[in-house]
Parts: sequence; C-alpha cells; structure tokens
Amino acid sequence: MPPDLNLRISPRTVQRETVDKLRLAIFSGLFQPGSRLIESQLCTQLGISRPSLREALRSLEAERLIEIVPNRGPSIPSLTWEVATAIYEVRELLEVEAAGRCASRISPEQLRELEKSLSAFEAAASSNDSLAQVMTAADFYSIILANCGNPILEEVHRGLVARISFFRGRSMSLDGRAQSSLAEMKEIYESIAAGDEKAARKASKNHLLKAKAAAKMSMDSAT
Amino acid sequence: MPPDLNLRISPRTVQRETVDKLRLAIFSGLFQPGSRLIESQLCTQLGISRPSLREALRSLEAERLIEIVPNRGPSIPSLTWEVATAIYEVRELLEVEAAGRCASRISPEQLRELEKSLSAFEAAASSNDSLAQVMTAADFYSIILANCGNPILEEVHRGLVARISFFRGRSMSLDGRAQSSLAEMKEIYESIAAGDEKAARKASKNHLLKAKAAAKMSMDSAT
DNA sequence: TCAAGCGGATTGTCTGACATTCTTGCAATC
DNA sequence: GATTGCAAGAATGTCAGACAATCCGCTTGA
Repeated sequence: MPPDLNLRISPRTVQRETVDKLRLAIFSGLFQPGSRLIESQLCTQLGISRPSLREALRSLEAERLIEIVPNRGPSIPSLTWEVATAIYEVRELLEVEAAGRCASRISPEQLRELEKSLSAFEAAASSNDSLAQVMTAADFYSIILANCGNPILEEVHRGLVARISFFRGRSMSLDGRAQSSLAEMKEIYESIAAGDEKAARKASKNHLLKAKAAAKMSMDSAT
Repeated sequence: MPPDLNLRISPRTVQRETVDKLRLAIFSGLFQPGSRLIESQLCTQLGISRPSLREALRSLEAERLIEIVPNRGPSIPSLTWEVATAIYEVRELLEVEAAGRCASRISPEQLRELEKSLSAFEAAASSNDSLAQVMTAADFYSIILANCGNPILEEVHRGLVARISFFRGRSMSLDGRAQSSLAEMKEIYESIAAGDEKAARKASKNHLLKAKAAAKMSMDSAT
C-alpha cells in the first residue's frame, strides 16, 4: 500500500459546512463589500449556534475573506484597486511559474482534463452566464495549478483568487471579454499541450495582463 | 487628512492574544511536530475558556500552523521535506521579486533600517544564539518585503516563512552557516543600496538556494 | 495470537448568561 | 443651526456547564 495515501475521510462538521457556505455566499456577492455581518442574524439564517459560527468566522478572517474588528464584529472588506493590483501582480508571479512548470510535466490524462475544461469555458463564453464563465475559467486554472508540481503554489494561488473572485464576474461580463479570454486561454492550452514551457509562460502572462486590464476597466466604470 | 490612514486602535482581545501566544510557542518549537494539542490542557495553561481557545485554533488552522482533524482535534503538522521544498520554491519566487523591486524603490530611511538590521544579524551571527540569528535574519527580510511596494507579496511571504520557521533555527546552527548567510545578506544589501535591481535579484536567489541547501542538510542529519 | 468489546478521554456542539463596547437617537447647549 | 453630551438598545467578547458522538487503549475471551 502506498505509504502516504490519505484514506482518512473528513466528517463534515458544522464548522466546515459553515465556512463553505459563507465562502460561497461571499464569492457570489451575496454580501456587499463593506457591509457588516451580524452574528445573531447569521446564526438564525444558518441554523447554528453562536460558538460554531464564530469559529467559522475566524477561519474566514484568516483567509482574509472577512475582517473582524474587535467590538465591531465581522464585515466584508471593500477591495481597493490598490490591493487588487497587488493581488494581480502576485498572481502573475505564481501563474506564470505554474504554467511553465505545467507545460513540462503534465500527464496525458490531465491534459485531456485541461482540454475538457477549456471546452466547458468555451460553452460558457458563448452564453451570458457570467457565473458559469467564472467557474469554468477557475477550473481551467486550477488544473494548471494542480499540475505544476508544487502544492504550495496551488494553495497560495487559491487563496489569492478567492479574494478577488468578487469582481471577476464583473470583468468577465464586459463586452467581448469572455471571447478574448477564450482566445488567450486557448493559447495557454496549446503551449502546454506542446510542452513549450517558454510559450506557456508568455501566454499565461499575456492572459493575466489582459484580465487585469479588464478588471480595472470594470472597476472604473463601477465607481 | 489622508483618507486611508487607519487610526483605529485594536484592543487586544483574548482571542488575538491567544493566537499570538500559540504562534510564538509553535515558532520556538515548544510543541513537537506531530504532537497533539489537548484543548482542555491548553485552556488551563492559558487561563481561558474553551470557546475562546477554539476560535484561536481555527485561526491557526487557516494559517496552516496547526492541523485540525475532526474528532481528533488539533495537532502540529510534521513538515515533510517535500512540502518544505515546495515552500522554498515559492519563497524564492516571492523574495527574488521583492528584492528586485525593493532595490529600485526603497527610501533612504528604510535603507538605513535595512543596514541596521544587517548589523544586528552580524552581531547575532558571531554569537551562538540561533534564536537571535533567526529573528534578526527575519527582520532583515521583512524590511525588504515591506519595501517592495506590494503588501500582498509581503503578506503571503510572511505566511510561508511562518510555516518553516521551525527548522530555520536548525539550519542556522549548522557549522558556518550563519557566517556564510551573513555574506550573502551583505551582498543583497549592497545591491539594494546601489539600486541595482538585477544584482539584488541574483543575490537574493543565491541566498535562498544556499539556505535551502542548508535546510536540507540539517533535515537529513536530523533523521 | 488475534478479535471483539468495553470504558475513559477528547472533541463537536449547544444553551444560556453577563459585562463591555458600540451605535443611534434625542436633548441640551453654544 | 451645529455641536456636544447622554442614555437606551443592540451587538460583541467571554465564560461556564452540559451532553452526545467519536476515538483510543486495554482487557477479555476464543
């Protein structure tokens, strides 16, 4: 038996369930940035007790998905463009590296998975479902990150993407953004499929820069 | 008045105090890797209630400083060399970038601070106090990260360094490691002082590779 | 020797409580 | 009219205690 095959199943505790639910709620923009979360309200809405909720909130705080100010309670942080830029810059570092590594080490099966997710995004891009677009695009990148050979890279990246997920939907719904995004992603896929590390890095960088520009446009138009 | 000057003072709550105390305890190696933490014991030791402790534990779990398996409770994760390698690789990405940016944008006052921290490390390197060595070296790098112009880079880096702080002390106490580390750090400082971005990146990369090799040696000799 | 079963220990979760702090609206003052 | 001060209500920080579910180690029996 492989020594490190972790067969332990994780029972779903109330705490974890709550974290997942709240995280999803934040992703989907259910809470407005800057708005405060009232513990008692969340408790009744989620049907859990206050200690369980507070544990979940501490987890989300550490993920930087919410802020907790002593004696004021939890709230959704409002993302400034300054912070968003910083996140995009670090994402660039990580994604470019991941795409490069992925190109030289992805397995054939995983490559097929990558192609599938690209097709899924293509389908979503033709529709007007911006949530589906964001989800499938996230799938595409998570496959790349999962095959870069560095779990930490993947983990850190996931944490960063989570924090800007809120307005990825916004930028994706810009006119034509989904289509150009598709073209960029296709280029990334082709490079990886060809095993061309350098091209993969370049394509990945290009994609991120465009995404960042689109995000800036959508943010400017929002204010 | 500057719009984003955050004047709000943060009262020290039991939760935060507990997180800090436990984090420090983990850094200093008070808990053995793999050992389990018993809630009731910690409560009496820290003089706090179980809900407060559990909130603190959730924070530390999200920082990956502890693991919490349902129905088994919290424990100190044992760092495999595989994970450590992955962390070093991502650290390299971040630190090299930070050093490069820092070289072209650090202010004169901060440069003096950097020099001071280098002197502090020099003093520590001559002693045999490996804890002081680790602390002063961490100061040196935190100044660089704080002046790279990207707060996210700094934040992510801090999270990663925290996870390997445990055996940075080990590798620093290797014969001659502190002295060669000093030489490498001096080179980084010189490059930054000269505003030479390229040299700063190179020196930073070199330092990290050496540190990684030293860490591997200490880890191999430990097992 | 090995398997089954039992009991103590530990965690997951809830209820309820209370002091402290914040917010908000209103009254009083300049 | 604007600002200050205050008081009531709401929300949070923290604790104590309780109980079921689960895990771990040990004994017992085959």
